[in-house]
Amino acid sequence: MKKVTTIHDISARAGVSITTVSRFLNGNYSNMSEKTRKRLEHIVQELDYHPNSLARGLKSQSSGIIGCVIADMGNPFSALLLKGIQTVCRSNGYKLMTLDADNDSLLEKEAYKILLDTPVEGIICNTTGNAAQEIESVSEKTPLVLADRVFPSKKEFDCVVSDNENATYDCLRYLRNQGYERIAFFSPPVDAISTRRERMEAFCKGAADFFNADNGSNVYVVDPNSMEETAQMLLDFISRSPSSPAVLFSVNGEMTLQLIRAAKHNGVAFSRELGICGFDDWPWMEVTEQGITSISTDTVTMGVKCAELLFERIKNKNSAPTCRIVMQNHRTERTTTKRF
Amino acid sequence: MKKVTTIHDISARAGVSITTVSRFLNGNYSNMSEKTRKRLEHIVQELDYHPNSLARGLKSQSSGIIGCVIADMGNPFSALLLKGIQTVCRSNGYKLMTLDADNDSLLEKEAYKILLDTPVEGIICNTTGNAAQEIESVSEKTPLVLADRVFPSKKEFDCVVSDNENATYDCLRYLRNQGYERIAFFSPPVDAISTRRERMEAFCKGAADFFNADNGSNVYVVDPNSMEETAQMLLDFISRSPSSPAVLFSVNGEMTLQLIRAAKHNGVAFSRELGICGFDDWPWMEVTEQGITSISTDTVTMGVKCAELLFERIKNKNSAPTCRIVMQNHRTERTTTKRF
DNA sequence: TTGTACGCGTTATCAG
DNA sequence: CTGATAACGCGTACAA
Repeated sequence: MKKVTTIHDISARAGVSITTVSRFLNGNYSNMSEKTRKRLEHIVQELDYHPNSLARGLKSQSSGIIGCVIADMGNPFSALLLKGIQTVCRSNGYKLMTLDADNDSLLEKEAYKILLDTPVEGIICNTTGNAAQEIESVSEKTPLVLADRVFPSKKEFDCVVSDNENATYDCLRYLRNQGYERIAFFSPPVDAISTRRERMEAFCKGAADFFNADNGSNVYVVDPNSMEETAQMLLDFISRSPSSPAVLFSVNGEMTLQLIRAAKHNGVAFSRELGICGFDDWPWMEVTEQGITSISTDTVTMGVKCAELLFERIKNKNSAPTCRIVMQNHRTERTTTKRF
Repeated sequence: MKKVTTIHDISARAGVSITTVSRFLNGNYSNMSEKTRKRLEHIVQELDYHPNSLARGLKSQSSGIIGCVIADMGNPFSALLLKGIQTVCRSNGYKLMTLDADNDSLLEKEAYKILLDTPVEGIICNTTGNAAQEIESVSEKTPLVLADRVFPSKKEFDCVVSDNENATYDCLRYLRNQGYERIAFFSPPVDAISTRRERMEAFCKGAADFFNADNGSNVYVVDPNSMEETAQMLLDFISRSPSSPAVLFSVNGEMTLQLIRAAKHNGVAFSRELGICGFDDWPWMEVTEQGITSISTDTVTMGVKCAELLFERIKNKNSAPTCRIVMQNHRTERTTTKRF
């Protein structure tokens, strides 16, 4: 491409020093003749000059870039989270560098390295859960906020999460009151993903309290790529006591979809005798016949809060106590529209 | 936060010159004593030193950053496109800076300015359609690839698009053969969005050829935020000739969802007499009762191709003729599962 | 009102 | 094998 035009080119063209140009670029018109200003205005336009942020950042020791590590970029959740983050970055004059960990903790770790190298002025991470040490280390060097997912650590982190435990527990009470007598939890491998773990644990508690289920017996962990396996477990659960109303509790939207898919392919119909309920309220859930009761929080807002918290840290350089923002989950109650 | 450690800190600590440190960092071990190397290895570890990419970029005149402007970050399409782009960026050792235009051409224009300032080494844009001049100008300074959407211009651009026209036209033939006698096109405002325009025009052609519809009479442009309006138009179409089998053709996934929602809220049932079909094949479409026939292309792959094309340009600095990659759309044929 | 000169952290060209 | 030193593009004391 064309050679990059610099502040020197402008100064040469205008017959003034680079200092004057720099002043002009930074809107420092206080000590500048009207003539010079007009002149520079014109030339900058003409040459379509763009000051180099890299150089600027090097000088000012601030890149104006926020980094964001996303566990799985393909998930609709990620797009919404990023939208929220983006909005706040824009209004603060910051740019956003996003890295996808692709559900791989190795890639996640690499991502932190890349962001530190850049260097970014702050990091928002939606972790895979298996990069605790790196995150701890990174947070020593750069303001950092955890988004949606946390992990056990001696250190405390700024974070924005949702109240998975209460929402799950309350939902189980609700489901019991709806008349369901049996319940099962479905999830992809829980791994170190805090949201899944919290939901699972609250489920076990709620199942024990409201459904007299012995711990763990109704927890199904399935390979998200194998519909056969999901179907098998689904059928297993159903067959156990076919006469009492049962409900499936899904750990997230993808799992919910998988369950519906498995049911459909095996001729299992949702009805008053078999309900489905789970985390995430995706737009399509409103229109399906299954009547998915969903638990969710506003993801865009979560992104906004993450970014706001981060900028709080960046701007105030404060060492205020770590801040844990807990967003409420909202339950959308639905029942099957199927006619009998 | 802590003061940033620089190459100087390392050199001081190691008692060698910064040159040696730089050599070490760049894996230039050819002329270096084993001892020095070990020593530096240790110190870099100990101080957890990260070379500053800004400074590096300033020197090498390359930021290692790719820019990406996305029309609407909240759309699931965007997440998938970005995932594809990300993957290729990573394997090429580049970082990705993503900006959301939020469906606003003003924000889109700002985004280009920001990316040029950064400066990025290349740009992928999924345009709102109303930033033609800016994109033309940007493409003079930086390699640029259009993703999914194009716009009329004297200049030709590298781009990756899908064959909206053929897919639409062929689909209309298919629908006619399925026995539908009437068809209507539903879309949010077409504006300058090429995908919508192409689909609409092909629809009109197909409607004329296969459905004897006079041009435009069956094109409904609706406010995506008003379900009432959508419902009104839906009912209008249905009522016109209730006895002949009709099918709705939706310009994209969001519109499809909106149509289903409107139908549901108004007691309109999809059946053999009323079908629905449209662009985008989102996972949930497989499990709905409506039997949505969908037209789609692999979005992640589209992202991959965009990025590959861009890197081709960046690496070869070639002025080869502009390249237009057209991805095939695939039709997934479904019919309602509703029982009568 | 404007200009000179230095430094930000790095790489690369020389010279030792 | 190693080290000064000059860039890269910009901002800013300090000087004029």
